[in-house]
Amino acid sequence: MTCEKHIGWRGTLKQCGCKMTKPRKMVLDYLSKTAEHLTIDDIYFKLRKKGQDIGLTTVYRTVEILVQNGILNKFDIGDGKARYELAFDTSSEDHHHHLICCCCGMIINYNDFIDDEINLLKKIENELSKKHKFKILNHIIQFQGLCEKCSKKKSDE
Amino acid sequence: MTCEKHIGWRGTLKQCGCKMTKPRKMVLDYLSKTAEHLTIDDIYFKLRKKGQDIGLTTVYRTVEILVQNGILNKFDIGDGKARYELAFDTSSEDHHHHLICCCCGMIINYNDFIDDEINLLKKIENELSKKHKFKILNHIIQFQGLCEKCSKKKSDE
DNA sequence: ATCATTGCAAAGTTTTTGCACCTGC
DNA sequence: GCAGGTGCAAAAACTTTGCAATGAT
Repeated sequence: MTCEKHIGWRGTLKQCGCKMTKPRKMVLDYLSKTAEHLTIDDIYFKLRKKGQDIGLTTVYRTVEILVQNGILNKFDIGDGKARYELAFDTSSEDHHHHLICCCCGMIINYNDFIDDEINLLKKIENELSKKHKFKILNHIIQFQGLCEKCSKKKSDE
Repeated sequence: MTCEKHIGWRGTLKQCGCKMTKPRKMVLDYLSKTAEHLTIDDIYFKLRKKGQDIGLTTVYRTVEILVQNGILNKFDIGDGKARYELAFDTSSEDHHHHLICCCCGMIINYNDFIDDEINLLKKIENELSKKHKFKILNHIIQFQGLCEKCSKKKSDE
């Protein structure tokens, strides 16, 4: 991967006025190859395991830059740890939302009805940005509930 | 307020098999009277200021019970602190979602297009719960962006 | 050469746990 | 009376900050 490679859909890191360093390359490289919903710890330990030397602080700082530039999305599934995933344009095939199991924390990505959803969201965004003079940059949609396993577990009790 | 009073829409605390104690009354009483998006600290200090004696740990534990029973919604606006608000049935007038300013953290409630939204959500919920055998209990919709003040501040720079 | 970036250690926050005491039912 | 609830203190978990050394352009 070169420094110029697009990470996510909003641009390169260079465009953000950032230097491309070894640690940043490691983080970007890893993130661009995974579809998971990673915590800072996930990223840090994954890289260490691969033998790549990086400090925890640097992971925090690199990820923060990527969020500020719209390259990563930050969200919380309810366990108090920040999670990150590549941001995709709403028109992209990869754009999706999450089903989250309240019980075990499992995350399912879905992109059914994305077209209907996008239409409604556009309508809402238009209206709300006028009404509240609010510049909308991103949206988060989460469904919370129980996955199959946890449902069974609960009914067995 | 009596112990039996409905807090939110899903029932009473007694129905959850919990004892109604003084600290729990304080928390419930406060929450049922406010429409804010409170952190644990907010609740704790607000009660202390009113002269009501309660421990921080108890606030954590009480709020957790209320979340587990669908009486409170828990969410994160991106600052790493859990926030809580009364949960409302999707058919309720008070059901709403949030516009969140990434810059100053301000939250605007909105309930425009709730009817369109509910229709789409029902469709999605139906489909997804079949497809993924997932029991959907709640949903979170957040728009992230810049409020009027922060937009101005940024363009002045 | 310069200024951004790194990574350690230390500190700051938020949340959870252990445990002796207390309280609603 | 007794199971469940409380609150303190301590610990754990997550994140940020200070600073000297390093590295990219």
